[in-house]
Amino acid sequence: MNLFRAFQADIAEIIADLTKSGDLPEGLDTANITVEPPRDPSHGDISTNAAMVLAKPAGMKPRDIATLIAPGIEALDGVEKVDIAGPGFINAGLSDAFWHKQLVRVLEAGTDYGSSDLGGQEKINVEYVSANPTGPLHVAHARGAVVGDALVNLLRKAGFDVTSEYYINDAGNQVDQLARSAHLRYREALGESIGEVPEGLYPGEYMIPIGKELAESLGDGLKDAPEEEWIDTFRNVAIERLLDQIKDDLAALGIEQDVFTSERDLVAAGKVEHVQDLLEARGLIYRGVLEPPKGKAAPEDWEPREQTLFKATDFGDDTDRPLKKSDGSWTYFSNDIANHLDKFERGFKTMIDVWGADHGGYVKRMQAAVKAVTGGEGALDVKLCQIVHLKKGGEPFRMSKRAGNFVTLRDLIDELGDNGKDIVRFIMLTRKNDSQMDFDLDKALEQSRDNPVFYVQYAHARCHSVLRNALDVLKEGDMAPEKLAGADLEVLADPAELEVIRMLANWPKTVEAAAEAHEPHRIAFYLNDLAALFHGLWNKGKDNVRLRFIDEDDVDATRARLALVVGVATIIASGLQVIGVTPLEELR
RNA sequence: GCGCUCGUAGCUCAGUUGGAUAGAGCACAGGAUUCCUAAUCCUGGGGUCGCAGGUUCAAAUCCUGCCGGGCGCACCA
Repeated sequence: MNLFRAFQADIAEIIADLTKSGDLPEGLDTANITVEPPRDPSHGDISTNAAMVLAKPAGMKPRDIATLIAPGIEALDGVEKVDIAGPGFINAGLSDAFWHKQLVRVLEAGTDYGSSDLGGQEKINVEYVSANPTGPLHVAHARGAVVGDALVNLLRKAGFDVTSEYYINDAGNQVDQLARSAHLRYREALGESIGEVPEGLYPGEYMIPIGKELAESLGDGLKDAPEEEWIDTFRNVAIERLLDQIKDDLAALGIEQDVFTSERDLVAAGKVEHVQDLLEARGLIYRGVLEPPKGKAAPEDWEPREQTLFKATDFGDDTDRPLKKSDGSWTYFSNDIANHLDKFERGFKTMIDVWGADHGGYVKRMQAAVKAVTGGEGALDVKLCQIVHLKKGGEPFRMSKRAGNFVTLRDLIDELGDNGKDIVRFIMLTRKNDSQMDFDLDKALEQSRDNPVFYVQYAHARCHSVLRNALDVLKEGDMAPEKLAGADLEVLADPAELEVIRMLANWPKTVEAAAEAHEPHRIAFYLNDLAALFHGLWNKGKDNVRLRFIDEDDVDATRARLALVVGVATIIASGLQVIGVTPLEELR
């Protein structure tokens, strides 16, 4: 339980009592009351806006309400002093003992500390990556992959029942071009000289082994055969191989998604007709002609055309959207509606998609479609990931190992060495998903304050270094968290020590807030802050011997401080776990 | 032209869903190591939160209108 929520519940009770006694009017809405750690530590440990929120509906002055509430707060367990400040904030200072108890909870719970039942095991579907199976993953996919995967971990920690999903775009023109590319490489494998790969086909070298495999397994009989005789086979094989490769690349990032949904299968199963029926039944489909987009770049070949349209404007979109192409086949949009309807019918009311920012224009229509097709019961949140500019030593980083002139995800990880996966994962979360990011390969490898991956890992390693050194004073068994939880923590009275504990106690709140906002980057920022506090405390031991973690002459004090060190290591490890980064115990 | 998104210290970015005197890092100027990893830390200057209105006890945060950057704008995926 997030301790701020606990106080919030206490305060709600105090207000209920005041209502009962007639000091406050009935029917006050307490929903907007918040309990937070104040920004300014001189304002105490926790702060509530209750008096100000209630002032208007109660028809009373904030300070008068605060005066009524304050005694109740003062009587709460752990509260040492209460004062009313500013426009009506009620600030409470908590006792050292209260914070010591929080540290004990960390030690008892281990990395489960911060796990929450906020989600009540509600089912959530998170779809991410979903790259076309027409080539290896590249850097642009990496950010979405990390954001999505961290979000999955985060939501699970916050008590949601999460399914991670990949939507395979294996229908449509692009995979036909893929099949043709495979056929070209097949002919090449049979000794034919293919020359330049024609425009529109996939020129990448990764198609060569697929061509070879097809030549070996099928012989040369399909060399000059008409397309309809081979295209299905070639498409299937190529997709399967490339999908395997994509899964391998994702595995290299530590990602293994639960469900892979095939667009082709959805179509074959009639799910798109199902969408059509639903929309038809609700009167949301009509035949009509769309206006050309206004402004400068009206398409050259634009002509008024009657098509099958979905009334997206009824659900907040700017214009109605086509469901069928002029040849009568479904649009990508229709298929994707089927994808989301299918998720809904599998029990997911909350769906999250992680997309590249270049798909930003599709958010409204997809959300409109989800609303329409689920009768308003389903909700789609879309996280857009802005582009990543790869740099090396400040210069743009290009790598054209393969034809295609893009840096693959694999290249990126390899370039960063043994910890490539961890580095990529952490760096990708050092910006909000929707702001652009520079990723400098040199900086990411630097061992300095500049590099947040290192900085946080170093704090964790430092904790373990202290524990190793403490072996001179304590036996290893005595340093187990459950043993340290029993230590007398009263010596932890320095403001710097208490500040670290407060930060640890903030972890559950951080997890819940990040999960509610669907913002995994907050975890990375929290870790950076915690690491900074710990490094600070460590250095204070230089000036002030009493703050040093290990004191050969005072075993009890050492135990108390090691409790704090283990607490820090535990929370850092817990946070890194959410991000999907392996905590290191030694850097060297 | 329309929509989405962003605009916060010289630079790169946070900002607890509307809270108190807006915070970090880098850079800049000083300082800390007989002692648990100085791979770190401490101190200091630095701001019209793009601009102008509005909403209210309270706005960087919400609303409106401008300005500027990015992305996208019938049947491609």
